[in-house]
Amino acid sequence: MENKGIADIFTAIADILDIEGENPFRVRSYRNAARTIEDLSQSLESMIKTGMNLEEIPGIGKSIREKIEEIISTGKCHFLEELRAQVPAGLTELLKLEGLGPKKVKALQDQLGVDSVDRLEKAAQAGRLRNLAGMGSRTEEKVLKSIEKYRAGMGRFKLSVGFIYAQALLEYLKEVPGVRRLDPAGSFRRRKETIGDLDILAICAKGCRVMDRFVKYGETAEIIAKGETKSSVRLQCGLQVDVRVLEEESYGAALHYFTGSKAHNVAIRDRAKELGLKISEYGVFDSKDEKRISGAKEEDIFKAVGLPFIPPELREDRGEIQAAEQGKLPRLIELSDIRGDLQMHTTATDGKHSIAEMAEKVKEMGYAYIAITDHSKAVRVAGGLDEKGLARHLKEIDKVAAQVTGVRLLKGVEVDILADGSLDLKDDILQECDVVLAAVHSRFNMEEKEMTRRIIKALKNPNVNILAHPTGRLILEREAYKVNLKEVFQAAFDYGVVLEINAYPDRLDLRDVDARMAKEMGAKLAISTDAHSAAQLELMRFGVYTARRGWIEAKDVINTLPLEELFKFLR
DNA sequence: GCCGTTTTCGGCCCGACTGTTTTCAGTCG
Repeated sequence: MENKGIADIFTAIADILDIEGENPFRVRSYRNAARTIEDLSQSLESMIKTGMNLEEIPGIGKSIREKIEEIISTGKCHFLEELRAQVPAGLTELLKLEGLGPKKVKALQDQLGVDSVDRLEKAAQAGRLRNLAGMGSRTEEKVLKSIEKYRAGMGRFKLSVGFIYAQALLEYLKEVPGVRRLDPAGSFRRRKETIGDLDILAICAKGCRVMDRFVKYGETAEIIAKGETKSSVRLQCGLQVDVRVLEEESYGAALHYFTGSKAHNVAIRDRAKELGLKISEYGVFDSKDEKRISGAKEEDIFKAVGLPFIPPELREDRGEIQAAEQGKLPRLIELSDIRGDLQMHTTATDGKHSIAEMAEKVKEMGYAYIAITDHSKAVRVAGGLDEKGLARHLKEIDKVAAQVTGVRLLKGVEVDILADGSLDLKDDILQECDVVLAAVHSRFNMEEKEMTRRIIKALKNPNVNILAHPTGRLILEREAYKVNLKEVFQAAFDYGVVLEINAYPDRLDLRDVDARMAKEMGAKLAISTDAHSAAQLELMRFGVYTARRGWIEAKDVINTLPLEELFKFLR
């Protein structure tokens, strides 16, 4: 079974135990394990095969290791099946409804026999919820609304979508008289590939009407909560936005707190506790006399627990606190380190703009070089080039290059990796290229072994420089194909092939955690936009964010090199 | 259920808002 499936099993266990009123810390253990497993770069199955002790993974102890082993060897988890025998199948689904937690779900089942979303809807419509302790007619209204939203399938949003709404909202709130400072926090600030909601922090003058204005924002569909320090709305697109108003003296503590991640915060607070301190969103306090020590600046929080500043992108409790403690935090790559873009498409295949138009755009951006990398013939829908077509196209690139000053155009291609691992174009034409990207665009549903063999065979071709979007996933749309990344990264290292972090916001492929493993295995990376228009060349930042989340430094990335060094490297 | 250079037992982050309550439990982040 894939990691995702195993993580889902532990989430299901946690949900049922939660409803059953189990020790909340035991519940949390299962949830933590599920999260950890989803973040792994390697399948648990292959980890077991190579003899690794799963208990070395933080958050996985004896009990969960045994369950993983059972799931992998039998495909089932006995414990979950036992739990499911006690609890109606639809019950855990109710937890997904906003405003319903384990206690209410339990009461609904015990007292009204509600065990599914449909039955809950009927009970609420019939006005039967108000008979329960702690519930009233407002609860019924909220439940019906939650069901409607749930059915509409509102979930997470791509980071790039978050950027669009965040920018517009910040512009709007900035205009409110008395607003002194605004910062987005949360997973948006950590640049996570998807965001569940948008958190905005504010400092305001006394009497500022920021909350009144916020809930009147033009795209507000629903006001979820409105208070003096915290308000929440849902926008028409379904995105929830929270605004929090804070005092200047505690702003840093709040910024840290609301940036998260939750796991990072727990670890920081745990550490504070050991030092006799208490950290909350209001500041750093002495545990004994509750006296306030600091908290105006975000740095204060780290200083209080004896650590240097940790960049938001690293705050996932993936070892950043230990690294900070040992002075081993990476010097994360920045957008300004990028000197060129090594994947883009033109009108020769499925791009919107010509070679010259792409070149003009990157001149504005100040790049030293770009590679033009159109598709090969296997990608029919994109009008991929055959050998002859590519030969003509390479000449065209040379012609345009002769007319363009200030930026060097590299001749490239994104050649398809066919089902058997051979390449879609002959070697002699690939040799004409400065950069050859290889990529999978078909037959996604192979078995892991077959897919791994296919990709590694392609990497062995000495003409291949970069493996493009190595897992093929589309965020929120398509799962990655099954492939043993550890073996692929090893092959990439052995054959000197660079691994791409595709910056296109729907891809971000490699993922953050995968890029980190690639780096740790010694492989080099390239961050490329895969732009299909001139405007999309600006998407580079999303690739850089992903790289930063993967602990990547400028020296790990080949398109931070000056042109001459890049050439040397590619040869 | 996990974890440990104070611990192998006894901890496990902390506060705002809501709705239904007369002082708080539940949910959320």
